[in-house]
Amino acid sequence: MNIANHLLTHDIKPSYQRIKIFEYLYSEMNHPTVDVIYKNLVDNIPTLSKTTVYNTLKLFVDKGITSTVTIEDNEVRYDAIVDNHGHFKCDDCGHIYDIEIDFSSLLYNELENFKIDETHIHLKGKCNKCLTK
Amino acid sequence: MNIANHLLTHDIKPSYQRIKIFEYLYSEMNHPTVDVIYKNLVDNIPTLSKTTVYNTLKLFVDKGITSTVTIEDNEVRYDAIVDNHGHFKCDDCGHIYDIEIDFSSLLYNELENFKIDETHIHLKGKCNKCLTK
DNA sequence: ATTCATTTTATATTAATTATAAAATTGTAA
DNA sequence: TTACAATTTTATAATTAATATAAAATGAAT
Ligand SMILES: [Mn+2]
Ligand SMILES: [Mn+2]
Ligand SMILES: [Zn+2]
Ligand SMILES: [Zn+2]
Repeated sequence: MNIANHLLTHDIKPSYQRIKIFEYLYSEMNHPTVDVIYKNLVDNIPTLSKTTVYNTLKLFVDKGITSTVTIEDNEVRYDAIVDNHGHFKCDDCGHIYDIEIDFSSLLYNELENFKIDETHIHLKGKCNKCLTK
Repeated sequence: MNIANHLLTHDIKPSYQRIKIFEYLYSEMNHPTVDVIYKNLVDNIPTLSKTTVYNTLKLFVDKGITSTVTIEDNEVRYDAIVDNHGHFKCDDCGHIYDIEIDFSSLLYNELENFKIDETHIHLKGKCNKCLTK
């Protein structure tokens, strides 16, 4: 995956900061918050500003190469996967797992004549690793 | 529904403010934010403080008579319905519809040996009313 | 009426996000 | 190469939701 090209094909100029932010998202796949991204990159990019992280993620979302994940009230997370999928957050370790979901099995008879644009599913509980230790 | 009794049976002292806040939640069924609740009640309870609304809702959630609804990043909404159900938010009118969901039809083969405590589903799009006008 | 626990309120603080404008960078035309 | 314009990044300030704290009000029990 050539990140600069990926940005270019989505009408985003591949600046150094933008490449590094997307690279982090894409390689870690950890659904990070703005703060997590900033803290992980600022060591290698000492001049990095948190505003840039905010601006860049907003741009990524607008251009459709990043999605947001809202599970807890107080934090927005970001995801390099934009295809529709579900999430499971472990209350113990905090890890957020991607889960495949067969959205076609979900039928909402109350929503006839409604136009559904987005379907979000997230679960909470304890992951297998935390349960077995 | 006797609200004072409802609070009492859930170990909550039915103060005037608490009764009014729950009454609003229960009668409006509009998934309001703290701000919406405050603005609607402060006319009749001029001394009401927003801190009280926050404290009361936190208490309601802790005691299990209210649930939170997180659809947008930037606002927490509250719901007097605590049984598991889904939500549909209309992008046009902003109304949040309750929807029944057959959660049993959702199977997550990736989550074997995971303990699932909560399942949240919310949709976005346009409601029938907004589509036909 | 006095005491004590609880609840409400006013105020201050925290922390995430957005707004604004200056500085730095990049690309392009002369 | 230089000059210029557009874009991007940065520093700073402002906004806002939510929490923390402590004083005031309330209400029951003695
Ligand atoms: Mn994901
Ligand atoms: Mn609801
Ligand atoms: Zn875990
Ligand atoms: Zn609508």
